[in-house]
Amino acid sequence: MTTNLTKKEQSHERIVDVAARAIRRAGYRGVGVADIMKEAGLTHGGFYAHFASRDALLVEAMQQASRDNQAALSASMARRMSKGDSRFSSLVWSYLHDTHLERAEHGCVVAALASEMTRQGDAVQHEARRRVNYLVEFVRSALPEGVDPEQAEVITATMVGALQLARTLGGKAGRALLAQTREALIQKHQPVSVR
Amino acid sequence: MTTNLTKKEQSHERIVDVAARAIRRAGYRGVGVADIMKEAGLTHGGFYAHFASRDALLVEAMQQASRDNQAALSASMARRMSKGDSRFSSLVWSYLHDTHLERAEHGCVVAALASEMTRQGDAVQHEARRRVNYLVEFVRSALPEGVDPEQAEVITATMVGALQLARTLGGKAGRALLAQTREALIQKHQPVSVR
DNA sequence: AAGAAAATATGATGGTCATAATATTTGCTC
DNA sequence: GAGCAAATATTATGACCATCATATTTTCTT
Repeated sequence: MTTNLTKKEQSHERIVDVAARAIRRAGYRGVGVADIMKEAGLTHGGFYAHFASRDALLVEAMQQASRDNQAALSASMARRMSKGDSRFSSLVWSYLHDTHLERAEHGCVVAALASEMTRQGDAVQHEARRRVNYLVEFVRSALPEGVDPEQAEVITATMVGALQLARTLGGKAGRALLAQTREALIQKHQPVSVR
Repeated sequence: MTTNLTKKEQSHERIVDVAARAIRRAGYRGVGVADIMKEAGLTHGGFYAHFASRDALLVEAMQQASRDNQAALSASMARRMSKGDSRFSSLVWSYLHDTHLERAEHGCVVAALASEMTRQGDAVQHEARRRVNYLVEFVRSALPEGVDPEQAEVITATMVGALQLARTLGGKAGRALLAQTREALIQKHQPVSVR
């Protein structure tokens, strides 16, 4: 009974990692089991040695995507805060950054899949709810002092919606919508000073 | 050369109408050609007498969905305005209404499909951009006097995002998010009075 | 290095899908 | 009401999909 899971766990992680990127790039239904396994360097048959079903993989993939994006977001925010920006404006700039438009593969899993979430099976929907709540709580934790904590839901909705619309519009129009949203959010939720 | 298109046009309209509801209920990929034809009372083979491709139907379905929802939205707003509500608060209440949560089939096509739009073929993506722009312009036309017209993009993003998140959360949490968003939007964009 | 056990590959099954060719029915014109 | 054209139905095709049973390879233990 040594640590015998090593090999399999490595494959497992690799599959989940590939899937976490794939669903954000192509949607829940955009890639099949075979595609994901191939991208992980395996063949499709072995899949069910790792997961009970495709949906089970999707659940793990969402968690991984969330962790992945959270890490990038936190790192980007830390960089901005070290330059003197407030926590809130760092969040807004990091989330609504131009680079977040193209690289959906590494971006927010909620923004990447929001309109499809209600159409998934029970397990996936349950995890989706957790991802939304998690994002809202993260936003809440970054609110400036004096801002009603209940605003977190609204601000999250604004950021998610803006990213989606900007991606759909694309190009200059998309970037303009993003910039407009950044400005509105940061300007509105300032501590108490004048503008 | 009488009006000879009658029969075929009727079928065409019926198919588009069914599709306009189907894509909002099940997503772009959620229903096949055969399902749509069956729901329209036809068989799947005849489809290509009406449309050059599945994507061609999707484009028409989005336009129809937009018209359909626009009519419902305008009617709901008119009802509220006749009771003395402002145009803007009527829009917010109509769009972010609890009934809009469940009845996605008759709701906003942008909210129903936002995260899938970037993954479609060229023709569908082009129409999607038009649908987003149309919605933004509609919101802009309902802004209170004195509000910067550039806020239309941000408000649209907030409404679309809130509807999606509320649908994902579902139940009480979803309705709470919706209510919170209504309040924030209406309170923020008031003419000039005190807050 | 042999053998057991774990991990992965091969190949098959039953289902669904968009598209298309061809057949049948329906409705219109004379 | 006969014949024609438009509309719709039937059936086929080839591609893809999740899932699974079984075979092969790899890894670890001794």
